[in-house]
Amino acid sequence: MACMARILITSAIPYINGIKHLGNLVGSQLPADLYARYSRARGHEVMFICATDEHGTPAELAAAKAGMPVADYCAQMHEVQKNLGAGFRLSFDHFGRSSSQRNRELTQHFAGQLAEAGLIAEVEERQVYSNADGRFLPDRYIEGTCPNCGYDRARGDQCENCTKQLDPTDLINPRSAISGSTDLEVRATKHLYLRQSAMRDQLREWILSKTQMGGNGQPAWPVLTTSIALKWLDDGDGLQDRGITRDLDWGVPVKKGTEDWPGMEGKVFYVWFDAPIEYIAATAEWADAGGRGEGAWERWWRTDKGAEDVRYVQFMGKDNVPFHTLSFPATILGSGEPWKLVDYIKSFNYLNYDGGQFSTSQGRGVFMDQALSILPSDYWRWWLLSHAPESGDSEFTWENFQASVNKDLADVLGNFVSRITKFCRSKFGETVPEGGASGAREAALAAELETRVRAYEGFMEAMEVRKAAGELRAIWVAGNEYLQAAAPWSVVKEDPEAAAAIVRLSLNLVRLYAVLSQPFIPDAAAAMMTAMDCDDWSWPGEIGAALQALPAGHGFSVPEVLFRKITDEERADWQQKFAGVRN
RNA sequence: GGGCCUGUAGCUCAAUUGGUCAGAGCAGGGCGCUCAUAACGCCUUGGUUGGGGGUUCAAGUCCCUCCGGGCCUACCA
Repeated sequence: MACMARILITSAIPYINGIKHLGNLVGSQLPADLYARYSRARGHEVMFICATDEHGTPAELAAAKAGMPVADYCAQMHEVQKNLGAGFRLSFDHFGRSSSQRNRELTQHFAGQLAEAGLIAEVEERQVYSNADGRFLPDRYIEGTCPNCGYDRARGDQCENCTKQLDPTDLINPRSAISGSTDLEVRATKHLYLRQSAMRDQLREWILSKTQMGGNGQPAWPVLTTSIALKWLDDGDGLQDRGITRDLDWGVPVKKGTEDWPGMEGKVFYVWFDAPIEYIAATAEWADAGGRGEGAWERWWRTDKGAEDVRYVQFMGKDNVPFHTLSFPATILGSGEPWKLVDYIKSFNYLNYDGGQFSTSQGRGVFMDQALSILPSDYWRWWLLSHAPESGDSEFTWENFQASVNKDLADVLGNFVSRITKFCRSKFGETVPEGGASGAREAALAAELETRVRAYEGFMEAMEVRKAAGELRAIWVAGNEYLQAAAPWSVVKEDPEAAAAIVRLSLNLVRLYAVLSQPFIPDAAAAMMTAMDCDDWSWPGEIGAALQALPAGHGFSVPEVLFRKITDEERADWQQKFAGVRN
């Protein structure tokens, strides 16, 4: 490979509370996997990290609802999410847990460093405590009547009816959203704040430097990423300090490095402080799992220990952008230690479901487990990636899904493999035929593929997901165009050797398609490669050469149908099944 | 309220710094082919780029305004 690089890839870590829907998947883990697979295919050294985000109030409540200790609940849900990730062929090098010992130590370490740098403030504040629930309540877990509009189910942070922002103490007849109890009181409590306002100029300068293409060809960040970051930096009074501790039982205990933090006993760090640190911790967990030692993970994260040449790319939905552009960088930079800072943030808009939003609470839309129960992962991967919400929110409809998948996967790609392998079997047997020579038509095909494959590479490297999918599809189409024009079924009647040359090239196309398609549809790619009785996954250099990998005499087999079509009946059935409430 | 994004053929989306940019895929129509998952290929019908105004030799592309959709607004994560 011309320039072998080391690429660190992280996907926003999914919250432990329940199974994620396709909108969550397409916004972070799936495109991250695409990029990881492509980068590996190009010969780069890749570290692809994800994890479950396990702390916070919702996890505690979900565990309580399930009647389980929160640690057990998280352990169980982690396994569920891990298995679903595997089901979608997400190729994580490690899928960690933010509740790991590694993350606990690192989070406490960062807090200690930040405190030493004078970037932590201790703030005495007053929060609502529910005696019945035995806990402090986050603002949004307090309900009451809105003093502005009279809506009786306003939340303590904002009234959903009139959108007025509220303070919990503004509510009339406040009650716990958890238990309904009105036995609430305001208690004084002390919390730590990350003084990110002190780093505002430094952060702004950094963000602004990413709004334009950098030196060494680094692309500018998506507008979505930088606009959200700048908004938070400059909106109103500017970047606000953020509380990074909570009065909860479940989480990373507040410590200053390895020392106790006087006055902070019984408190834990806020999930959004420890969650991004888990990217680092999960890499350490990976090293631990393989008995690799400290240096193995530090060379990805410590610029003083080998990470200076690492390219770090993050993937996330737009709701996660503030934490990745501001809070986490403030943590990294503020530590005063040589940790690796992100180089590129790829953010996504939302995927909507059939005219509305996917909704976890309402069970609206398709969830990861349900998706896999009705179709193999490649179908979903292809549709989701080829319709990734890059320029704006996009929409999933069953009609579009059926049409796209049937056309692209079954007709264009699957049928190509089917027609050429079956034709060869009937005329030449299940062996790459010999004889004949390639001519102008073959040269033209190679030239077109040369152009398209290079374009595909460019889109993949730029993480232009939709465009990459479009180019890949065009590469598949080129095979059908070639076959149609070459018409070996006619040629074979007068000139079997000429037909043999056409077939030989076409069978090589199947192998080439396997290599090129693998990042999008890994299972089908593997099936194609297996059918060609080959294991040469090397990325194509000069296309003419790549189309000679399978020599005359090489055995192959006709594969099962790669993609069956989705019927109208199935579509209608699923449409109805997933419209309503889950379960 | 404020901010950001978005509105391009029936559908999903493209169009470097304003200058053949009005395009692609799907759907629709016609023709061809028969190796193949009734698949494939070729040709083709669709748009005064949400409405209106402005700047410019030239505007989906910049400005203003109106209408529509979405998101964010810091204690859900």
